[in-house]
Amino acid sequence: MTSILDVAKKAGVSPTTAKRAVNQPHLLTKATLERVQTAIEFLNYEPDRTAGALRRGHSQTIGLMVGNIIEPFFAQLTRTIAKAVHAKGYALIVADNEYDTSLELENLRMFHGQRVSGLIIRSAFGTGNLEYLRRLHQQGTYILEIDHFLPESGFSHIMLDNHGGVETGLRYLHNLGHRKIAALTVFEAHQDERARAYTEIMTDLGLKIPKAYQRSTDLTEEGAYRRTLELLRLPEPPTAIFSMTGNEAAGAFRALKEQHIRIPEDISFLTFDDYSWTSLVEPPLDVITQPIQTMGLRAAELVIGAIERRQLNQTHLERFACRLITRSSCAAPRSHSLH
Amino acid sequence: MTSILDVAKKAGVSPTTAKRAVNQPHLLTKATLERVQTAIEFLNYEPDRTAGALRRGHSQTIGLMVGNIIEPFFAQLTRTIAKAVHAKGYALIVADNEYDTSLELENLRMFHGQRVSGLIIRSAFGTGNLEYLRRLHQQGTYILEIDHFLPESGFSHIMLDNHGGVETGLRYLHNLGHRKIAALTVFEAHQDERARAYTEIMTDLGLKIPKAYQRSTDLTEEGAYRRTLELLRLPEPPTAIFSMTGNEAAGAFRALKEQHIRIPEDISFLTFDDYSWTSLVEPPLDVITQPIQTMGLRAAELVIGAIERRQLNQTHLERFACRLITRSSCAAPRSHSLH
DNA sequence: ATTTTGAATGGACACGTGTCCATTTTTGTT
DNA sequence: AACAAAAATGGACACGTGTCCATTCAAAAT
Repeated sequence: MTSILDVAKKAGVSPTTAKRAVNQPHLLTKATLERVQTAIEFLNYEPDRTAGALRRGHSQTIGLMVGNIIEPFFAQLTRTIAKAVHAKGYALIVADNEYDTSLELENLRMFHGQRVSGLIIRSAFGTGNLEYLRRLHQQGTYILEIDHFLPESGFSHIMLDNHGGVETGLRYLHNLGHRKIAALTVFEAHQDERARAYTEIMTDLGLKIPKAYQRSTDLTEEGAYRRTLELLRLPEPPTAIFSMTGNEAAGAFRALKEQHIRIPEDISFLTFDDYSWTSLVEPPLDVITQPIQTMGLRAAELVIGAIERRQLNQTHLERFACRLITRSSCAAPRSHSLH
Repeated sequence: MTSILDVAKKAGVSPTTAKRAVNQPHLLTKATLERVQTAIEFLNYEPDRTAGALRRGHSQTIGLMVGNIIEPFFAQLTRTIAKAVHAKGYALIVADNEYDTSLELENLRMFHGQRVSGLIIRSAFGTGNLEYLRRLHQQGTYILEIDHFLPESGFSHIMLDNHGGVETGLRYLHNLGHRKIAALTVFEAHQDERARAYTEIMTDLGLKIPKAYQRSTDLTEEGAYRRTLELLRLPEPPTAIFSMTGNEAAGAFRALKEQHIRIPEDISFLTFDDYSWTSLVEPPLDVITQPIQTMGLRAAELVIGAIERRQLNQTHLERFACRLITRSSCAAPRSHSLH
């Protein structure tokens, strides 16, 4: 492997000077700089980041832990972040936790081993790994939570305005006349902001949430499919279903179609995430869209900014607004005329 | 940062012995091993992979370069590969080339800088970076091409049986009575296997491909949308459209819907990739599905196997079969009855 | 011509690990 | 009990970089 020493020898300068051609070119004479650059190109020299990482104590590397990279939300986030950190000379190491704490821990260890400078994480529910994250932070890794954050973690985070989004959606459905509105989400231990907002706002609207509506999905397409079938079998099925993620929406929509439920005549359907397919199906779905790209860019910006300015303890808490896009999957419930 | 020296001191053994507790535990007495392990847990020691990488000359890291991580094909591939390499103790560094040679080169440099042990790449069209890849390989990085390979690259690759898949699809459409079959793909310079197969098999079937059918998309949803509109405006529009990727299918389907083309009555539609949405739209699409998981797992297996057995020059060329799933988007063309 | 200043270049060392070889301890054999 | 053999443990060094300090050189000021 060619190192800076080879470059220095080739250019006839000291190793220190050669390194400056890479890191602080302004310190060199134009002539010297050119000589070294020629040598670099001739030898195809590429600085060894692993050596730099060892010396500095942390690598030019950002870890990204997502829930499930197959979900377009995370895929798009990954892509945006990857591009942004590459532009700053960092590499992105990716892992997903499948919303599972123990798998997450394994991957956190891996990130630790790689001495990532920063960590962008959509952590699994539960505070199981909070202690580990705290230690990571203490050892110099900047940590940014995204899409979800652990209560009292104290880390920076980038969140959607989930309460606002759910409120927009629920008021939209309520104004159409819906009273029996079910949500597909995770209710357990009030960990999910959207679930909390759903509970709160339903109450604000004077609506009761039947016990039967309060069962959770597991955030998978398959789980939402099963959960939707359960809702349909209820003696009093909902007149509207509000899916809290685009991933679950696919499962729910499949169930509705299979059961020949007409949308929106029989049931109105609303979901978070403006995935490409939602406008291709019949009827095109009403969605609440997130500014994924903006959030991803900001995440990369915050993390790299904190690293380069060595402000590891500075906390940023940011919220981003979402937007309702109405298409054709929500309408007044049939029963509404009876009121 | 706590190092193995701290562990050794804490456990009252030499650094070498402490390291063995991590790397070759079978060499230690049960008592010693336990003592060291206790110290490791107490100190939350995690080996510094950057130091190991420096020493060994390459990191415990695999690079993955995909075309566009937002496409479910690549997202699923990424996930499968990530999981498989994590299980072997490797980290996965992800980048996408957006099918662009110069962006790819930037990311290859980044991979080189990180001293990745292996590289799984869906390279951009064109041989622009072949030389760089060859150098990487020469310097000890195992290279595996996936989904597409550069002619005469000499690297290992994992490919779909593209010819078989296209043949299955075209014969299926031909048997239904279609003669004017257009393909959405990249024709330029015969770089894409599916485009080549389309050209060959159409000839085998005794069918002519009009000049107007031979224009390329840019592999994006948007590009396929525009290309489909062009096809529809033709004086003799095709009776069947065969989309060579699931990504393009979304754009094409959108165009067909917007133009109120009835599928399959007006035009039959067939596509590669069994994406989730293809069975949710009306009509559910006939698709050719790829064994993405199998291919991803095999890719990880080959790369890590070659690295660990230090057989960097061993070449594996593997092909995987695909399968036609018929749903409701293909039927006999209307004109067929006139024959 | 001499001194002063700042710019440009060079040298030495440590980061934590893996590898190789040396030394000590234990076990088995007679 | 004495020795050989094997098992267990220890020590020294290099990987390529970033950082700090030292040295040399050129230009400006006297």
